[in-house]
Amino acid sequence: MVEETRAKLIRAARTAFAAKGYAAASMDDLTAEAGLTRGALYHNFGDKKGLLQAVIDQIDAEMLVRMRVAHGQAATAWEGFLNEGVAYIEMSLEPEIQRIMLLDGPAVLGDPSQWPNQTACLRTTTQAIQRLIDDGTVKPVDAEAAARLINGAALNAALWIAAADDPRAVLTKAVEAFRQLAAGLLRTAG
Amino acid sequence: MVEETRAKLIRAARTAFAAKGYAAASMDDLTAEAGLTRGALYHNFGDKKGLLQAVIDQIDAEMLVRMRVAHGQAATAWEGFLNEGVAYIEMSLEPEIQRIMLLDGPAVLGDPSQWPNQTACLRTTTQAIQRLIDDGTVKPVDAEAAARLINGAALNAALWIAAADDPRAVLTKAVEAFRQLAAGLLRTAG
DNA sequence: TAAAGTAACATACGCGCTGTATGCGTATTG
DNA sequence: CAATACGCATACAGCGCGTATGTTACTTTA
Repeated sequence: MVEETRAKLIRAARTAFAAKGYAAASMDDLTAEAGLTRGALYHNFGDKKGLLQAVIDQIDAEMLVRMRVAHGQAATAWEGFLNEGVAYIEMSLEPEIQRIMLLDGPAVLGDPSQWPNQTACLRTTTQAIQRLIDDGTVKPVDAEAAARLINGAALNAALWIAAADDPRAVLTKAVEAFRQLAAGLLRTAG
Repeated sequence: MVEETRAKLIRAARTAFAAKGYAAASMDDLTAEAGLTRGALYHNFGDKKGLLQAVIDQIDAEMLVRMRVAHGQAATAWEGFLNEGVAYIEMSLEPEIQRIMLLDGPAVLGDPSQWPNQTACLRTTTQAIQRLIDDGTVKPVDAEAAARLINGAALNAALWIAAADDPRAVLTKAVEAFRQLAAGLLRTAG
């Protein structure tokens, strides 16, 4: 089964990339861990970057699901939007997401906005903001611009938290600052 | 002169890293371009990462100067703070800064907040926010947290702009959104 | 000032990793 | 049943990093 082979390689790549980083991860070790050789890898993914792309697509899809869940648990649309951001920050605490999605991914594949999958979670945020603009909750700004800034703020917060000595304490401060900052988008003064 | 040798290597590295990216830049080519060999490089910088660190320190210092200038040209402290952010966005449009400082740097050396130089421009932003809190302009949030979020927002805006088809137009939208977002920190409703 | 030591760089070597070309078994199709 | 395509393993070539080993020139010290 070809799908099973791909799945095994992606799984091994996720752990290897997360543990050692993309550059230091050897494809020989990778494939051996999955019970295969580099032949299977180049046949299915073209090259090392192709494998990274596949890993990123998978993680991105998982992140999207979790953001939707966080959004759905809120009472108002605005709170749902904030929840998405907080969820993003919390997800980025995981070493796997941080290393692959935030550090190696952009360095190897270039700016995430150019990725084929177009980072689904960014699209979700853009749509959420657009709806908030339409119903009058948020000032009439450019939705995509706002989404990217919010996204970048959350991303940097995550990197900061993960590198901190006391991640939980820093997380609290970051989330508070995030809510304050996001309030700048509100039509009614925060 | 040892300082001259270091300067030549750093200069060659800046152009090579900016053009090809850190991973694809060959040290043999690098040093040859500077009229030297890898021997000089390993003697002065230890390894390839050491050279990247030196390049980053130099660029970081240059960015700090330009942010101070932008800050100084504003009438109020709050406008000076905004100017810093806008200056950061505009600087990040330069391919050299983008590739080295925003993409390869974090991937190779880890989160910027852990760097020896501690990214001087981040410290500057933190101090600016703290002053604005002290004089009552900004809500009493954690200054470092706010600085990191602002920084991340500006960073992502820059990546977005640089990848856009019409960078100037997108820059306008990003700066506008940035001002709106930053207004969330203001004590008086924007 | 002559010998000894050291700093600054060049040269040479080994090793690991990527990418490609080739080989082998199996399934599919006419 | 022959032929072809697919999936993967094996073999090969080349490049780039890091280190160990020279080589030269400048200090230091007696």
